[in-house]
Amino acid sequence: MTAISDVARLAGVSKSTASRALTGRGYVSEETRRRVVEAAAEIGYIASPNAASLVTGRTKNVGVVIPFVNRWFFGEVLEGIERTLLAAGYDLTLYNLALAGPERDRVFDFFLARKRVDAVIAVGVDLTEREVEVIEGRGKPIVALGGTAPGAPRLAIDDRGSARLATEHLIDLGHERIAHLAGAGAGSAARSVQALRRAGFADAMREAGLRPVGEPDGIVEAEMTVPGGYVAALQLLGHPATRPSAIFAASDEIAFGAMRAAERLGMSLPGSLSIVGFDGHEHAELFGLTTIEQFPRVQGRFAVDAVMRLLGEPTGDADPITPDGLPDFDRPLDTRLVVRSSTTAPSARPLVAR
Amino acid sequence: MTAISDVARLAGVSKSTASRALTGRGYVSEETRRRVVEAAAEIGYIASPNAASLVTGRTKNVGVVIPFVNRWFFGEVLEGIERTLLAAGYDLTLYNLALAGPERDRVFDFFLARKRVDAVIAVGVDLTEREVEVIEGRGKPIVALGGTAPGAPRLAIDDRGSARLATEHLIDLGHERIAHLAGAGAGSAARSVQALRRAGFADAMREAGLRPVGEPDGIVEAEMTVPGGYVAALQLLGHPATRPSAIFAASDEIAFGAMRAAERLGMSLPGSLSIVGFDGHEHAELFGLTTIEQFPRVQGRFAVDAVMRLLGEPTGDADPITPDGLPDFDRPLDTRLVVRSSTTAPSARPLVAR
DNA sequence: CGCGAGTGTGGCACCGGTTCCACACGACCG
DNA sequence: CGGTCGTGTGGAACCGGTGCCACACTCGCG
Repeated sequence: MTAISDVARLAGVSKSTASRALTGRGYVSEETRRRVVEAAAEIGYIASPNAASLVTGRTKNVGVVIPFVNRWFFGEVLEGIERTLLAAGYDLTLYNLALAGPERDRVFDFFLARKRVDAVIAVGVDLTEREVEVIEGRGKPIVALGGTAPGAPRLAIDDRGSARLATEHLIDLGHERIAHLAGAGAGSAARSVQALRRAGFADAMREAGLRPVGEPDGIVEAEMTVPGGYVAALQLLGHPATRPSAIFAASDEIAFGAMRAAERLGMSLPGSLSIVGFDGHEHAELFGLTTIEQFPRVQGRFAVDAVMRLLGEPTGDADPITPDGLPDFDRPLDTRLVVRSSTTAPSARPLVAR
Repeated sequence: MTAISDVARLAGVSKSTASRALTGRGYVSEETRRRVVEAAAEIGYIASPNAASLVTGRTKNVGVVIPFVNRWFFGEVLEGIERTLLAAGYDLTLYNLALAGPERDRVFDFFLARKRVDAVIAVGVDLTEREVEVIEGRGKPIVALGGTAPGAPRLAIDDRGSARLATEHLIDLGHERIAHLAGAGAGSAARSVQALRRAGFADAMREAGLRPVGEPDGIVEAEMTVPGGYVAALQLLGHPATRPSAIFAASDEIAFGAMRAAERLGMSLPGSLSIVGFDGHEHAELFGLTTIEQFPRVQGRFAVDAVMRLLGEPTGDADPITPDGLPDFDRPLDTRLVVRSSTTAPSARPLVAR
């Protein structure tokens, strides 16, 4: 194992000078720097991050807390975060967080509490006050992307407004019998993504003076997966007499499952059922799904940018989002309604006379 | 920041005794251990992994190199790896590896070369000899899961045999006009997953005395995604006169895309086209897809078990795979053919007279 | 009773860097 | 011409643990 002292000896300088030459901090003559760098290259010297972290207290490592890896939105966010961190010379330590339980506590009380990460990015998870406190109490910035984190900076789309937009799209097409396939699970927090989308749906319906159709409030809960959407849609569409003419699904995956269920029930799409999703899934175009696009990969990049600024790290290329160089945590991230063939005006003859 | 010396002082012992008490190495009286542990709890002491790593040379951290996060197989593997590592008290540092290029070199020459991980798990990536050398030369074990890594231990299913099995299933049903939607990209390595599945297809066809149908060798390359399968299948099925009666797809995602393409072309499934996939995707059941199941989550666990053994870490619960306690790298991992509704006997009247 | 083995504890060097401080030297300035 | 400042360098402490070694004590055994 070659150490910096070996480099120093070979270059004929002291340890301190070698360190200065390699890190670029402090005064070193150009000539000396060159000699040190050459010596380092010659013996294949690679600095020990542990030793450096021990004294500087910085690890160049960011912890990412994420509940799923294998759902489209989360996978995209993760890839976006990873690429951006890597480009900044940071490592990414992954914590695939269960929703609750001892494993979750262990992540916060043990893994994240140690001096192994400089900051934490929490993706789509509702953190408790205690959890935020544990991290911030140790001087580590924490950025929430989606989900909630009491007291911590939060980056998010306007879930409520976007859900409203999706619902209004259906209303504008002339639909009056509209149901919502809402995301289940972890939706207890009032400000959770699921709750906000539900609220946006209700907003639009109320304003249009429409009564949601089906279950209480026209809402059926679905796990946010394709099979979850399938199961929920079977339930929602089970009785032809009470069928909605349109569905707003809380995620594209739910929407795909609902499309499948409708096919299975022999319904023609979009003739007898319009569906709008949420996410901008990579398969949405292929299946002609109208959806609210968000851009998870970009969101991941933004989250990293925010963390870098909080760490006082010069990010260079990224354009500052606000004049003071800090990201604007109040302005929601971009979303966009993309209309495709899964939504259309309701068929002329209503299924049920009114 | 509380250090172990604070704990020692509070407990009235020396640093060394405190260290022994907390790590469980060496002699400490039960009474002393109790006092130290209490003192540590009282002041909220958490050991610095950096300091420990510096002297022990072990980081309790494993690097995972993976080309995609957002494809089902890889996402599952990653979740399996993560859970198992976490249970073992290890961190997981994620390197989302491009197929080639300067970024990739940087991962190996900088990130993985430093003393920050104890071992590397390479998932579904074909490593060069140099890359393996860089890691192993620094004394870090490397385990390949799928993909290839010259000279390194490898854990994999029998891709060739499984592909053959899938193809034979179609042949047994009576199909004679069979095509293969092969995985494209990174398939250059002769032992790559894509090449092996292709070979298995060819094996079965040859043995049955059948000529593949369509493009050269009855093979059309597809990106291993749903849209990739869609595009490739459109091409393959474009001309009714030369259509196969069955398709073996190199992944379930390709198969889903192909199913979509067939629908789009107005073909009835499985009446006019049988499709068998590969992976055991979580949506396979919903879409009635016959497939070769593999168990990526379990594979991830096995890869971690293997790494733990190579690190001499007592894994405890996991049953030893071979008597000598080392995993059996020669025995392929489990796969299983699951027959669903996407495959059936060819329709009585062949589309084309022969 | 003497000796060796087993147990329990403290002192200290060390892992590999960074950084503070002292010091040397030349230039510039009043 | 003496003092100050900017630049360049080396020495040494320090980050927070681990582990080797020395030492003390107890116990069993010949």
